[in-house]
Amino acid sequence: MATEEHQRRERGVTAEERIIGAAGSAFIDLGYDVSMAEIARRAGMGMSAIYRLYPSKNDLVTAVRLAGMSFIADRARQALEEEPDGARALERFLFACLGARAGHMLPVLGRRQAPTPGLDAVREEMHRAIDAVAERAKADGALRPEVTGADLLLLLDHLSPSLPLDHPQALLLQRRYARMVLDGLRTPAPAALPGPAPDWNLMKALWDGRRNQD
Amino acid sequence: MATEEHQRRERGVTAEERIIGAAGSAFIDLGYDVSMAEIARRAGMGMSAIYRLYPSKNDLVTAVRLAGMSFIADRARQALEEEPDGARALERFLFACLGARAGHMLPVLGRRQAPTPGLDAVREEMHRAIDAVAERAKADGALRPEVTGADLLLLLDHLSPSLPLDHPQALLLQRRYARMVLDGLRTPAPAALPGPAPDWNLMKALWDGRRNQD
Amino acid sequence: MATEEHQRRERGVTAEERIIGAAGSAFIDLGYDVSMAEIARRAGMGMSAIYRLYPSKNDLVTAVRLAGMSFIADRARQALEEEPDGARALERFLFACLGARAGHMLPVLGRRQAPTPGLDAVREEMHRAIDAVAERAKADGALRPEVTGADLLLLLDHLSPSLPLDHPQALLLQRRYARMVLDGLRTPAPAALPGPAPDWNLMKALWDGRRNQD
Amino acid sequence: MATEEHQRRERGVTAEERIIGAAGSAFIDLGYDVSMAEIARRAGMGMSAIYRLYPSKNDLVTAVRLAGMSFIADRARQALEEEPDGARALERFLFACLGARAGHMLPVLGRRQAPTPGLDAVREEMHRAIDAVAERAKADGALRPEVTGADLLLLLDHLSPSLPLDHPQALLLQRRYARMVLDGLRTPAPAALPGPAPDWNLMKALWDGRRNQD
DNA sequence: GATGAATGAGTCTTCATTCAT
DNA sequence: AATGAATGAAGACTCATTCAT
Repeated sequence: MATEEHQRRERGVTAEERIIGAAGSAFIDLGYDVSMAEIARRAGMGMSAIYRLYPSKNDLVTAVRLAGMSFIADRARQALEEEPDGARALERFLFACLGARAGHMLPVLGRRQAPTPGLDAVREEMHRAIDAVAERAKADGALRPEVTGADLLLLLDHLSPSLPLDHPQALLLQRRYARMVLDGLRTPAPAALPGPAPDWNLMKALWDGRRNQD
Repeated sequence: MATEEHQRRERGVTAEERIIGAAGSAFIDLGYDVSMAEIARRAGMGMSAIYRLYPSKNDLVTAVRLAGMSFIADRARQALEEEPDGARALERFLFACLGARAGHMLPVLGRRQAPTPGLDAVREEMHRAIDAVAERAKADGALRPEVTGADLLLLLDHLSPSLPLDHPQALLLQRRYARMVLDGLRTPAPAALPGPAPDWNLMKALWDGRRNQD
Repeated sequence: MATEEHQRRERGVTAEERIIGAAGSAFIDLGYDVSMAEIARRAGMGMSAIYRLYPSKNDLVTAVRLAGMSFIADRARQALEEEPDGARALERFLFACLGARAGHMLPVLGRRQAPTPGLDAVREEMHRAIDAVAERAKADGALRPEVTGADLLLLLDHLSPSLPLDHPQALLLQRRYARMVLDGLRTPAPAALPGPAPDWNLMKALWDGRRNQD
Repeated sequence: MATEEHQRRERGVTAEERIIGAAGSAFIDLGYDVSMAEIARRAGMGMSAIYRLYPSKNDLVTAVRLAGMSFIADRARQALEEEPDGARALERFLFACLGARAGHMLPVLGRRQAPTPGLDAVREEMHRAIDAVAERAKADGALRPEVTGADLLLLLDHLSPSLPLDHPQALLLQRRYARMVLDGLRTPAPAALPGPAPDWNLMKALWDGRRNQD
């Protein structure tokens, strides 16, 4: 503990935070198939230091997703607290998440992974927070009634670019498409939405497929 | 020629078509890092049979992208020919492309790759065809004036799910989000779009980055 | 036979000769690990045409060695016939063989191979011819008595450069060392060395060629 | 440092030395196209242990050549230090190098390779050392004036047998030809040839070894 | 008889994971 | 607790050899 204290003072973050941060940015920059060596390099430590905290690469991926879900839940709660208007809360939530991904902090989505007890708990928390944002937005007429919280998360996933983000204009493009989608979500709907609304159980089914990583 | 005829009758497709189809579906299902062995398995032939037609995996990826761009251009031209109304032509084009991706034929987007002469030619063709769709849609008031053809392609990319498509409801979700976006694109725009409109040169810059496949 | 006649008239050589020639030059240029495809390319025919005459690559190597031994025996006999003086016959024999190797016709030496009945017969013939050259040279006082015919062949092997022969000065160097050796073999004493002396820059040029490994 | 000390005591050599030695002997025995697996087997370690020190096979070849050039330069300097007579220094240098090759330490020559900064430096050093041997030998009348240092190295290459060295008489043959060449190089005249004369049976034994092609 | 396509074993190389220090 | 070295299991790619035409 003295060691952790010392380290926290020296670098300002714990080893866990350094690892999760390094892994997250590496996953976004180079895909889920980055080598553990590259992650260790970014974290500024040896690979084995990572392996003691996360016994396998899969465990590390799980931890990163978990941190990402926590991040999303935090942003949803924060948006609700600080923005009384439903439309503005929704907007703030979406842009905060997109910006975080741009800032290499949110490689949560887009890959299936076997379900995990720890992961389920955080997922529930995230679901509740996003649902709250959706409800407030609907109450204020900023969201079509048939749009669900799961919809919001899937849209967030769709808005996360598959193209790398290091081009200077990539961020502006992301905001551009977020705006288009927000326009499409607004209450006076020009056309009825096809298909049934997704709920969180469908989300779980989509994510917890057979395959693990690749 | 007799040989080719016979083979086409027997299996219904040429070896090239079988390979491109197998590689395309494998890329969509499992990502660009599928093994050549898996692609060969799906194509029903040995790996070396693929290697004589496409000397490296990169060449195969290029060929698949090229086929995908051709496919997109064809759908754009077809939509214009068969749908006189701009709004319906746009809709038909988008849904045709999304459906093809669902049908494992369109892993065109999402990965950078070094530019290639052959690829550039097909890309130009695709650009012209999509621009024509965009112009017709604008003329008919079905598209905001500030939306470009490059916008349409990037949106198509965003709508292509990073989650695998083998869940029965995944297709319905995709149509659901396509509808949301189409609503957002319609002329009487509720809010101004942020950021500059992308043109095809920006697209090339995003795609032709330094990294090839990683 | 009509076919062979026709082919001989058309190209001037039989298929066997084309194959042996192509394989020999390929072995000298690129080593014994050239691909059969390259040999077929040089022979101007498909690989399977080679495989019917020589059922395995090993058989082809054996045939090339056999042709090389025949060539050496011919040169020894020819030297004896045309040069009555033992010293000049020896010289002519050595230089003829070295020149043939330079002309990509003699990759006989330098690799082990399982013994073969056909090969043994030709080998005997070659042995006799070289021994005759050695005896004539000794009789004329141009060779130390303790030097054998086997010595001559091994020296020929040693004089065959492991460095590729495509540098313009490589041939001159070869004659230079042949002369040094002949001086060492002569009963009384030396003569002037032919060819320019190499310097380190030439050495670099010889070593730093295009090819890396094989 | 304690670690290195320990390992040196335990196995007598560092990992680098084990690898270079194993690779050198493998290159001499089986050619430059030995598999990395065979080299690893000889070095008594896994292939990946080699790959971290030498990231590619080419790098390993370069390192072996570099070690060989260092070895030659050392022998040249040593010969000059310990043998005041030019004739004996030259002889000692040549025989030391030939013996080292017999001892599987000198696969320096005979294959082209792309130039490398590190390699060039060691090459220069070797050049200077060999030139010094040549000059001393000329000053003592043991070398024709027109013979250069580069001549000596090329002769060393020619004397290095393309036939594998594992036959018990191969070493004696090598000394036999070295003596012939030294006789040819000497200003006045010959000396007696060492070693027994080979006969055709020995030749067969040399050629008909176990291996076929590679 | 001759060709081009196809195959399976083998080679170099990488990487998640473990072990000695 | 932390590191650097080591390993074994893949993966991309090649090539001698065979088969259908």
